[in-house]
Amino acid sequence: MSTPKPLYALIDCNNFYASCEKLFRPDLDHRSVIVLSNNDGCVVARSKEAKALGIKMGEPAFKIEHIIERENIAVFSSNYAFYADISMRVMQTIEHHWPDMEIYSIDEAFLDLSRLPSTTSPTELCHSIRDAIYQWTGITVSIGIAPTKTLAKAANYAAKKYPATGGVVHLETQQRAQKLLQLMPVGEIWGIGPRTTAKLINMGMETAADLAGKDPLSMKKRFSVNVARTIEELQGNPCFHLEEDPAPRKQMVCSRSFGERITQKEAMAQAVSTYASRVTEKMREQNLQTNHVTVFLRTSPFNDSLPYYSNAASATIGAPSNDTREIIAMANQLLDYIWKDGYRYVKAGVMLSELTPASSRELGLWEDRQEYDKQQRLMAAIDSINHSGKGRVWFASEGASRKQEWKVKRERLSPSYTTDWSELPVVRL
DNA sequence: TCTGGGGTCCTAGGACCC
DNA sequence: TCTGGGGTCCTAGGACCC
Repeated sequence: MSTPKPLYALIDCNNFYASCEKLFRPDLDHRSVIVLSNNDGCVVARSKEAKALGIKMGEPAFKIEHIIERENIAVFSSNYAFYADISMRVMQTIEHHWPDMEIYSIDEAFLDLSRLPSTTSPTELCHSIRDAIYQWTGITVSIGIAPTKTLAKAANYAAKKYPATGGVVHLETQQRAQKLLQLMPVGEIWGIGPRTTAKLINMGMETAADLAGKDPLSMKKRFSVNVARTIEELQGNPCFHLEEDPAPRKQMVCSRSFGERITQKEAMAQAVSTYASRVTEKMREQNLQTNHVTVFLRTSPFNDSLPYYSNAASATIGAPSNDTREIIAMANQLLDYIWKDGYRYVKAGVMLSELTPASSRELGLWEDRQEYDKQQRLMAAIDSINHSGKGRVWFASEGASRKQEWKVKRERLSPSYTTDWSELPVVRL
């Protein structure tokens, strides 16, 4: 039996967060919508109307206040729980149509279409997936189809950019791929970031086709193995394959910028304790345990008039743990090492690494089985209370009141339409 | 005044060893 | 006078992704 010809599709939700915000707001149909990052800091999503106004991705909100005002733009704080729920519905719809699938991000999925019967047209299949997603979730997607993931990404770029394609582009022949790459700026290629783009342009490569024409080996020497692989992929030779079972996490982080600057160690200790508690909870959800804890903090890199300070400290536990109490205690010890008075801190975080499955836990020589079981039951009890929706328990070191100055600012949050019974949209007849 | 959060992989350089 | 070379492990920093 011959090996099937490689064929990938990339499905990408259009303006995902902004589209979610429009779902239950028909009044926003043709209005510009933008979604802001935590603390209502920068723009992380724009509706097509907002893009047309020239608002850039990542732009700080305070710099475009005048445009928001003048153009009557609808502004939202990020509502990640809501977006994650809509994402799940989109992914389920895709899987229903084609199970060889890799969820690549909250709004993207790759399909491996190499097993598609030759009697079925990839373009037709993708159009039916696209229609179903729109009908079942209200989200519009674009789909690119090609022999490699990088080319599928490029095809997706075309599907988004040229409405006449109907949202689906199949790079069926090398000639068609070549034609698109000639129209595509080199910086639009998946895997080519701003740094590499600047260097390539310096060397005279403006379009994706310019890069695709290079010899992968000599470019590997000058750049890196990743650039070489990207060139191979642009030439139609697959280097990246479908990853259906995501590899287990190697590290997990919880970090935040503060709603207001922190200058007191007590407030920082509360923030760090809270992040330690969150990330440990997240780790337990995936049935993992950690053996290495890192705490970091920093002042603002944007303020020239104040001194910059950034530091991190980490330590190995010795016996892998998923006990919030241990992680909080350790994080606070680490904070002692790096805390300095006299700075205005904007951000801190706690990172857990050397993650291993909690089930593989073997007790050390000095550990007590009963004590360990007790600890596991306590953590399970805390998690079940916090997941019950009936309330929340937390540790005293996270701060007694739920209103602290360092808490994230989310002043323009939309309702949790699909994830909270009390905020379900109501239809009045 | 106001600039996100959470990841992965690669590379270069230092320490250490034989 | 004259100071190898290769392997491994670790870490910090760079670059990229969404």
